[in-house]
Amino acid sequence: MIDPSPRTGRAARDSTTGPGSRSAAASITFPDLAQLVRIAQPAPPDLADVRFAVRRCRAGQPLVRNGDPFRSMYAVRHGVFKQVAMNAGGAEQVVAFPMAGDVIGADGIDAGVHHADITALSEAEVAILPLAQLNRVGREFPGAGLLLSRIFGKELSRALEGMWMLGILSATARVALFLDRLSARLGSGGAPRLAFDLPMTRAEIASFLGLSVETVSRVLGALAGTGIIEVDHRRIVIRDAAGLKAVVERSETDPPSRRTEPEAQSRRAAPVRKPRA
Amino acid sequence: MIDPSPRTGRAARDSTTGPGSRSAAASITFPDLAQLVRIAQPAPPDLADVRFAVRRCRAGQPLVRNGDPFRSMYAVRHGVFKQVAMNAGGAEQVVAFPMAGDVIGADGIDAGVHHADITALSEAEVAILPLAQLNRVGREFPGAGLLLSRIFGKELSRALEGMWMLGILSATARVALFLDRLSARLGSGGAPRLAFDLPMTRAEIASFLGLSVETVSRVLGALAGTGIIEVDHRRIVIRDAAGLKAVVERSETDPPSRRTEPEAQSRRAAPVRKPRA
DNA sequence: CGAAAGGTTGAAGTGAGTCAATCGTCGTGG
DNA sequence: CCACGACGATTGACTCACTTCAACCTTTCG
Repeated sequence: MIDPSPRTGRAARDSTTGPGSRSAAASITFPDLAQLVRIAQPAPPDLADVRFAVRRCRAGQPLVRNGDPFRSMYAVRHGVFKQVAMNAGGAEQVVAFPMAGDVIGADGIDAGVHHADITALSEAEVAILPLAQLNRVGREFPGAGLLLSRIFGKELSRALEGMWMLGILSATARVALFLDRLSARLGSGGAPRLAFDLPMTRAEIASFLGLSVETVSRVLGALAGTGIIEVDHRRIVIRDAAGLKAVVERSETDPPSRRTEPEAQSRRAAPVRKPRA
Repeated sequence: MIDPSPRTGRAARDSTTGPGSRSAAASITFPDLAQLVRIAQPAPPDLADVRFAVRRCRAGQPLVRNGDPFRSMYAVRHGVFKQVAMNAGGAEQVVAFPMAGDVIGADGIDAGVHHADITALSEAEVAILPLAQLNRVGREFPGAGLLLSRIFGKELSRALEGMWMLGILSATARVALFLDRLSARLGSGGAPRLAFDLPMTRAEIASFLGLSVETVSRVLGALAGTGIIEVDHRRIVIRDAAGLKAVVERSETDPPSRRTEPEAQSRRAAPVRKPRA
């Protein structure tokens, strides 16, 4: 249903994803990988010899497709992907937006096939981590075993947080949390990025958050109305990061209603939303 | 505190069994573990010597508490747990009901602390899998590395399915899917169990499904009204497994509305909701 | 016994979805 | 060139699925 159709047109649409073409020769060393997954401890010197191939994806190009046999995982170097889980009935949902520092493709390690589409939303580059190679490395170097565990642990934590978000939070809080997390992940060195362009469409956000496009649009408008953020198309500027977090925490404790005090400030917010130059 | 009464009296050879109070002596061998996670390939004979301690929990007893330092994972031998994820604000949600065949506690391997409560809902028994020991085993026996990966992969798949469920399905479909999956997991040898007692309260189901207790109760009543299931307190009997799956698939394609055909096949539906005129 | 907890049911309110119209930006082709 | 459609996004009006509030029943247990 979602046809990416980037500015490149429908030109590049090779389905087979041929082996040789896009996998460049080794240029990622193990220490790079360690950094990608944010492991502080330095890798053993010998590991510098372990190299991983990289692969580039253009916007809209799939990295893995639902049903593909599982062979390797991928460490994102830069760019953003969307991970779309599917069910037999054909219903699909965006379950993650992997980006730099994330490792993807761990799903399907059990079943042997991926059960998700992973598609680049922008120009992107990943390091290919063949499972066999990872296992060999893990066997030879004790520290690497933990590394692999952490990769999984991180994926798992993210998925659980996603469940929590979908199960507990209101639409407003979901969008606020989404922006907050995106801001944190796009930043570097622990500092969040307060101004950025959304790499994904409203529809993709809506799918990820379990909402409708209209609701996402309205909530963004409402948040902009309170002055917490600025929205212009895909451009987001976070003006009040604390306020953004407060929106999330508010609905944490009261799912929808139960007001202890009149609290008039929320609903009747000034419809002053038109910075639209 | 509870008499372990292990079938085999032999003590652990390599006892990292920890603070002996709750950890009984080894009675789980590696082949057992392999079976637990449903790996078909037989383990190398030497691995039969690797033993894991077991731990019992009474109903209501916590296995892991939020904030506990991460030391090991647990393979459930029998019994059912609930895994409750929490957030800083104190909001909590049931994110899983681990039971026999599941491995839990992989969350927090990244952060080093568990960020969930895991509590027994019934008399339960787990095998303790200390990470250090697993890594050692994995290093010595090539096959075991994959095993660990699969454990994680399975956990991950389950979490992603949870997200999908919460993001896409209607209340009715969630309950139906929940029963369907529970039925499948409680069964043995691939055959679902069609009659069982729910190990958890309505409130726990509601939290897991992102619904209110009242809605869960009403949906169960409605499903019973159609004859698909029978409900008596915690007793569930699935009378029409195919019909149960159909309920899920119906809402997969039409989230709420958009029916392509007049929907003649729904059996003698109870007046749960009036069909749109 | 009486309180507490789990569960069911009814009535009323609302948050978010659906439906639908409009606008802006592309990319394509007459 | 601009019309044309396709897509993304916004906004309004209406609707409904689910929540909330509330009463009540049952079982359990101190």
